[in-house]
Amino acid sequence: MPSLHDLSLRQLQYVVAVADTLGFHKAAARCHVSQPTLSAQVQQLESVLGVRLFERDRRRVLLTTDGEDIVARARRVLLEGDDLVAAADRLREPFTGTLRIGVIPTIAPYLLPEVMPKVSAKYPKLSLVFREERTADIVRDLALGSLDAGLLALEADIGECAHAEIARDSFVAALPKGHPLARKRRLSLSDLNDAHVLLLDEGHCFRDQVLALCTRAKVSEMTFRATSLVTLTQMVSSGAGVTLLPALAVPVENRRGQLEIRPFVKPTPGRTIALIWRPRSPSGAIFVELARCLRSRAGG
Amino acid sequence: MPSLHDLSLRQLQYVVAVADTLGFHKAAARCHVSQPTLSAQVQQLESVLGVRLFERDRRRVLLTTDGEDIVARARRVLLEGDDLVAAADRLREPFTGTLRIGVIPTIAPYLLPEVMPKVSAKYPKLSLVFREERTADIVRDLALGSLDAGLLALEADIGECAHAEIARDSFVAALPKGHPLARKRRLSLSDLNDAHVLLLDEGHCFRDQVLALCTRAKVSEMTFRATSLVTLTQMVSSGAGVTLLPALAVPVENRRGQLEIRPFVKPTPGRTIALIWRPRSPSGAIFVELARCLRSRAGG
DNA sequence: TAAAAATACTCCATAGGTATTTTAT
DNA sequence: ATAAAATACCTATGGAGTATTTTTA
Repeated sequence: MPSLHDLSLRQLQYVVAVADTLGFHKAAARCHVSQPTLSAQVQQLESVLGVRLFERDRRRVLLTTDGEDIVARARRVLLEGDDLVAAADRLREPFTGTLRIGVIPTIAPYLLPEVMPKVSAKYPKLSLVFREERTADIVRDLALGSLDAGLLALEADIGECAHAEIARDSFVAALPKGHPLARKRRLSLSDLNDAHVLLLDEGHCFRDQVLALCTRAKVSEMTFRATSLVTLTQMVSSGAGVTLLPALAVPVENRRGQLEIRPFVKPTPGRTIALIWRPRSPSGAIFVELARCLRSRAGG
Repeated sequence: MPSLHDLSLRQLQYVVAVADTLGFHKAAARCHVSQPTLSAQVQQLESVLGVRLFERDRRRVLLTTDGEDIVARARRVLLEGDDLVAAADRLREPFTGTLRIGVIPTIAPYLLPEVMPKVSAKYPKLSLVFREERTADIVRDLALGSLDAGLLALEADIGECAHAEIARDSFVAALPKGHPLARKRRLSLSDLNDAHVLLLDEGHCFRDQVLALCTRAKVSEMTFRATSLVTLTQMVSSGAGVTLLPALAVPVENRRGQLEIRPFVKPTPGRTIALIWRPRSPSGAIFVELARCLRSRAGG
């Protein structure tokens, strides 16, 4: 019967590396050790556990089903270990180091340029690396440990994460100049029932929100997929239809005044922008503080 | 900047042992190593992490606040590691070894004698160790890893656990012989409004359920606390009042027919008996199977 | 002075390296 | 023949031991 101190964290790293690369040489390179060293450790782990993790068949390595299970658990051990080390770093010197934050594309270009200078001025030794990703990828990468936090809309499915709300972001209607609906000061969602509502590309949570709001309208896919709000507003201004925009995006997207922007009557449709992170993330305290900064900037 | 392979699982075990025992000697004994060995490893870990985990003050050791955080994370790493090892054991020889299962006191004496022989006949190499505990303790010990599963009523707060339902267990009224309510074949909960409803001791989830059901009745604490359903039924049969019983307990508790048992009209109050375990427990597959056994026996 | 942790030192188990062999295409 | 993993063997780091010193109540 094997016991916990018959295995080492390094062995787990090696096994995970082999599972990732499906090759002992590549895995060894990734771990900065020689191939025999890594082979020996993997073999020893297999022998201690009494479970064959890899099929070393002709020319290629593949995971056994047992290996799938064990490797998944090894990842969890390593993730907790990384968290411990990161927590120690934070305790030693809080507000330093690098944090990787995923931001959805319908927030990133509008919120970050505004608040980033403020944050980096306040915490000069804290380096924030932002990556533009969609909600589903952010949630996945958070769980995998390849992201530290996410900046997104809470209305989507975020799994089990800690979060701090930053702002409520109302949706407004964006119409081409001279559109009949522009005569009204405020629109209701039902006003859109007769209009052509243009949608963002699939995978964006904002698209899903708009779809849910405009169940009765003639929503229409576009021939050229709108991969960003920039494309979307261009289509609108060229008269192809109308759309919704997050209020956050309006100052940027309508900076040349080419669109007619109309708010909605209450209850205003919108989204809740929040910072999320893994529960028990070593940087939880930083994120709470970071959210406070974002809130003070984005709230107004 | 420390990295993951600057620390070992053994160092984490040592640190946790010191945190548990608040003494290097006792910790060393628990880890089966000498005190200097353990001291050296703890020191090295502190130096690698750059964080002081313990205050070695006059005569006694105590955890720093930083230490609280790090030790909690160390426990998580070790728990995941234990799970990995246990998973390997299960993969090597499924349905062997020992599983520790917490059972609430209002289920244990009534369900276990019935089903245990069947289960151990079916899986002779699987040894089940049952521990009678209340719901809150079961949930806590599951998270700590000192229990593998729990057998309890789903109506209580079980945190985030995997579970498999076993049976619905209706509640019935238990009355003393000759009680006026015994004239009716079926009771409704409001019939109890005029009766003295006796309660189980605090901490039992069954007590909480009964309290929630009988908000309007004159529930009454007893001078002598009823720490079990045995005491409770004795009080009822001696005429001190009426009570509810889980149907599961009736064959045992009323085996001498000293009580009048009356069912309730629909919707019948009751509880859902289930087996719960940590998500990603290495023995999840066994528990699913075990629940199947219990279901087939308890369902009838 | 007594009890507990730290220090000093020695030892050996083993992770890691290089060189080589085996294996399968 | 070649590419990849396994084997053989050597080295050196460091985890563990015993003996001792330091510290403080």
